[in-house]
Amino acid sequence: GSVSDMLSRPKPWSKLTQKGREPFIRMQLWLNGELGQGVLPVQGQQQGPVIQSVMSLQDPLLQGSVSSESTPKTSASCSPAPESPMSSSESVKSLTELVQQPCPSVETSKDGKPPEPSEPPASDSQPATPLPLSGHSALSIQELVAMSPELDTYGITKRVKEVLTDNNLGQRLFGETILGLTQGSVSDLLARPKPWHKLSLKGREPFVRMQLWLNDPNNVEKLMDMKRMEKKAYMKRRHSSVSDNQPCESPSVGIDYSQGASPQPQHQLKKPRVVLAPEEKEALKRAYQQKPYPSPKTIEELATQLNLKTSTVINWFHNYRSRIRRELFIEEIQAGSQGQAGASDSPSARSGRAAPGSEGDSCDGVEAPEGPSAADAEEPSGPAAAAKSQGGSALEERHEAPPRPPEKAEPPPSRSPEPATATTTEAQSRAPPPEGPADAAGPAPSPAAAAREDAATSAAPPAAREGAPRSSALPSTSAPPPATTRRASSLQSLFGLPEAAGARDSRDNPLRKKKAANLNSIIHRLEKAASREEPIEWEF
DNA sequence: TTGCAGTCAATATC
DNA sequence: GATATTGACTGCAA
Repeated sequence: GSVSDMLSRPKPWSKLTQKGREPFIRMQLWLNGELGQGVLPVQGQQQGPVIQSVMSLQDPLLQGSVSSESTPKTSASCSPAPESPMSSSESVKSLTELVQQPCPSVETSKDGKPPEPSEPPASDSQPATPLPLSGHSALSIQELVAMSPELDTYGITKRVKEVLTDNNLGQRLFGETILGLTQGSVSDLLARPKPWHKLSLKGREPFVRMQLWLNDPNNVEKLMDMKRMEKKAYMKRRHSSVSDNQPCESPSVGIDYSQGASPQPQHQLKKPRVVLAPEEKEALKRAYQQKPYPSPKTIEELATQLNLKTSTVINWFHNYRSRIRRELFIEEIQAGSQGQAGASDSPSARSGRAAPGSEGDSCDGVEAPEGPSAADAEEPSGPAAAAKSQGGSALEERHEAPPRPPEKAEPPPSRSPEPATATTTEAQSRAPPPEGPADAAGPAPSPAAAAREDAATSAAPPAAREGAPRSSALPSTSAPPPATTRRASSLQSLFGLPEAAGARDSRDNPLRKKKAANLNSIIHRLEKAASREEPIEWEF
């Protein structure tokens, strides 16, 4: 019974007592294999104490209070001895300590402190694989992630970027050696970190690695060494290849031939990368704004009209949705950090939102009367039409429409009140106000949101934002307002509030569009969740 | 099945 | 050459 209850209604970590945390630690360890082999140290067994110690060690809430000094690694943790030597308990413990170390300021890392010995660069010779975290096995990183307290992902990436640029270290090198990721992933990660609480265990790994790296006093030197070694290797290769005159490199990447029928050598198997034309993207975006979750039928239609594979359209929607979500995270973070000084991870904190699973919709609350369903009805024509209508020209512009009067329900979605200019999609044109679904992507809100966001990104001084209702300034992120309030605030932040209206310039701001679309998506899900149509009610 | 998270890797851009 | 963008893929969960 307890298990059932725990599995179905887990309490947030912060609400758990030491005792209450124990089962979760056990589960985590079990998941990590630490307690596998049926040796769950349930009572009495040796590992019992381990759990206790682990728990006492890692209290996310205490994080800030840890004394900033102790050298990053405990003797145990730095000992190069990988797995074997350390008992699982020790390893968990030391790793936990490791991550918990407040990260030393950037400078610290640069000027080698009383570094701890071990780990001559020699050991890192293998690029392709991430550094073994100062002596810890790969498994350890997982433990560490599991045990890690909440980390300030935004802060971490910020510091990493600083260190990398200050030391002229590339993302590729850093990614391959430290994170085990490719350059593109690193770039993405550094530019758009998700808040800790939105990350899966897997997703947290890179951040833990970054944190550990930041904590390593020799981090820069090690990377520099790697860099040197790579260079050397490269030169060597270069030499040899020159002599062989072998074009070992550049495997004649997919130029045109690829899709040709003639199966040439092997690499041509590579599919050429699909590159969507701007008009196609526009059309897809427009379609997305009307329906973030198009039905298969719609997808089909879009695909035919745009002359794309359905899988491409599907992928595009998936990618677009998730990327928009990410942008919102960032905004939240930025807004949050601006609004309140230190509170590093604050954003996450707030996420106490009920359904953790509900995931991203970072901005809760929205909701609009009719949602997608209705949209569905008309959708076919909409996007498609738009698509063909081509360049979308006007269509997009409509966003600039002055934000619709702050009306109660369904502010966001409604894009209806298109400015005259906007070529209305038939959907909207015919859609009477209430009908709104169609316009799920209300132009009104978007502009405002965009404005807000622009301001945010532009690093406007907190003060600036102050003017607006605090809620908008600090979206859900900041404080832990009551659910309803949060909803309201995020809503406001999304819509930006009347004031913003005039602000936006007419050029169609993609962010604005994204936002509007995102709102649709949120609405869609909320409705889905509610399973029934409940128009208003979530006042803002 | 569908949607999402996390990545890769080809390209585009700086 | 480094970094940013983005279509596609994999694995997982509901």
